[in-house]
Amino acid sequence: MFDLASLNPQQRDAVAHTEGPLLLLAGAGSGKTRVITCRIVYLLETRQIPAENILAVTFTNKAAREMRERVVEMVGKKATKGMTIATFHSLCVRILKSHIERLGYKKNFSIYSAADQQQLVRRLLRDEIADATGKDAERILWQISDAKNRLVTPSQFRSHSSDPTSCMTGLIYPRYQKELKAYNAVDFDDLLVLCVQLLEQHPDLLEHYQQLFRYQMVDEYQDTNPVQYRLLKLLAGGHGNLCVVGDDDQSIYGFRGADVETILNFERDFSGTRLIKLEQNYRSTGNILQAANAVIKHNRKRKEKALWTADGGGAPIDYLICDDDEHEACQVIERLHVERARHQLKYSDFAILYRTNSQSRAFEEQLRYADIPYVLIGGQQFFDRKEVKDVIAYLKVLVNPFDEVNLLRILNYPRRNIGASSADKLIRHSAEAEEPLWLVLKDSQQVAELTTRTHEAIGAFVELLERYRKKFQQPLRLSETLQELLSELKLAEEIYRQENDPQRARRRVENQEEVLNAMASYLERDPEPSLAGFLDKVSLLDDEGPQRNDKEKKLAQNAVTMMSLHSSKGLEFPVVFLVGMEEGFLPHKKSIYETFDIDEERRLCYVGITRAERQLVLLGAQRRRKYGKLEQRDPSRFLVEIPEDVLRRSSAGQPSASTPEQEQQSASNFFSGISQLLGDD
DNA sequence: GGGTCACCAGTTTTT
DNA sequence: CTGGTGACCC
Repeated sequence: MFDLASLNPQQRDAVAHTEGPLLLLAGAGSGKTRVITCRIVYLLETRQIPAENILAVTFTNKAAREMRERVVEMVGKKATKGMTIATFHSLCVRILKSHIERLGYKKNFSIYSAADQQQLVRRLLRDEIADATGKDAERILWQISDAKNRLVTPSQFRSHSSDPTSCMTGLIYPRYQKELKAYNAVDFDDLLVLCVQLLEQHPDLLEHYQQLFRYQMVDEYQDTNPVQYRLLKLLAGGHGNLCVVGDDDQSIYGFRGADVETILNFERDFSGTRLIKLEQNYRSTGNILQAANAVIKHNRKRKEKALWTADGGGAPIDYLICDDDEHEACQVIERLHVERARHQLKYSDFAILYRTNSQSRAFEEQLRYADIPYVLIGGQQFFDRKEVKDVIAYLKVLVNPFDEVNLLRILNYPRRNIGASSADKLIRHSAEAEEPLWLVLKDSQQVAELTTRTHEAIGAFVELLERYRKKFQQPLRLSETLQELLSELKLAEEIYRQENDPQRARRRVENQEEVLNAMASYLERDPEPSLAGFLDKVSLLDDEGPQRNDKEKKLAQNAVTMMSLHSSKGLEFPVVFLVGMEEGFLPHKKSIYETFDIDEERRLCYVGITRAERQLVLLGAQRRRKYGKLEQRDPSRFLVEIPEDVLRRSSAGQPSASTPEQEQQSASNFFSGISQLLGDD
């Protein structure tokens, strides 16, 4: 239950508009999530819509989880039963699980991770060019992904003749797709592409889902790319009960195929659209909003919006000009101490935001030196670690033995005397006989040129896999079976043997054990657990973020957050340090010289500014160590777009440049910084 | 198969 | 300056 009167007039309109297309332009901090959840509750309770007819799509698992939790909080768990709140990808997995056979795949298809994809493209590429590097494979994969996001099929792909990479892509893309299908595997982008194909080729299914999802909502609509758009258009066809929520000013994923035009054209695409703007901000101070509005106003292609707040102006925005990168990091630490003491804040009230992940290093060093706990978002993902991939590879093969990339990965890991040359012979035979590798292994006698010893090794390997495939059929014993598998494989021993640093070896073994924990918690959550189901969850990266065990979680509860501007979207912090406010970083130099898309950089800046609730501190260095040598840097062009009267400049490193007033300010900062260091908290 | 050395590149990346 | 990769050699 909820009270409509607790919403502002625009929010109320949005909640009550349930029939026909609705474009909800929700500025940063305008209570968007609240509106979506209230709208769902309104549909359920006031309009008496059955839960299973409601679909809410988000981009991240986290957003989906939070939305579900909030709805459950309001109406109880029972009332939400059957409702679909999912990411694009998990929605598509669900649809494909039921109907992918119509596209010629089998039900137990594998979802290829980035690493799996890379492996495959490398192999295909090496057949073409002997000296191709991993970087080439990466670029090709990028173009394939880009093509899929734009719904360009392998046969439609035409290379721009000038670019050698795209020539290669033209060659590799069709083969890549063919191999995937032979392996009964799909990649991330395929989840969406195949779903679109499925619905376009099978009107009965399309009609079924249109009827099922009679009320649809999409969050972060400004980030939809062409495939996602097509999918929505299909699903909403007929009834047109599609409510999209987004902010064109926060469209920052252009490089992944998202196009601002999509949200700007919504009204044209869906006739009879009702447009509602949410402009009242409940997050930031007036000064922060003034700065944000002033910056974003410089973008031409946008829907006019101006954030406002009923609260006061708050503290001015600080701009600290630093000498170099190290100085910038020290300034952040110093300021952090001051603010924490002055306003009794926790470390978790602070965030350090930057344009590129490599910028985090200087801050990490200083934070560690100052003994301040921090969490770094992004960077190497848990499921990308080699030892984790090895375990997952076994599980993937157990579910889908035609998954050749992973089959090859585990064929001789741990070592079992099936070396590279034997693998080569097997692959060649498989290609010539046009028989999947797995079947060749099962009947390896047909490969004449292998030694008896190799035949025996292969036989044992096949036996092992078949034995565990049976064992894993028992859903309630998944964890025990995995435990058994790990100890039979002696993977821990293998790691200790390979790794000469015992501490690192221990960490890697622990990481493997984390897979066990992940499986145990999956078992608890899923009412109908299966090995395949576990892998789906894992593939869709449904982990809890960077900290995975209780110890790490507890630590994170009081830690400074460090992350890229991209990852910060949707979050908020009392104090935000937006660092590297320089030409070359923000806007990034690639956008200045290559893509010329300064607008997207400005939106990125806007996202950063609007993360701050009470205090925003901008920093920039005059010189920066880059590739070894010191480089002169200019302040970001976005700084001059911020009105002078909300900005307090101070050149922390050069007292001569500051006014007496600012001198006093930085002196007092310094002083409280010192007393803080002496430990008066 | 593993270890060393030289070379290269160095934006963002919800799944 | 770094980290990561690939080539080459033992």
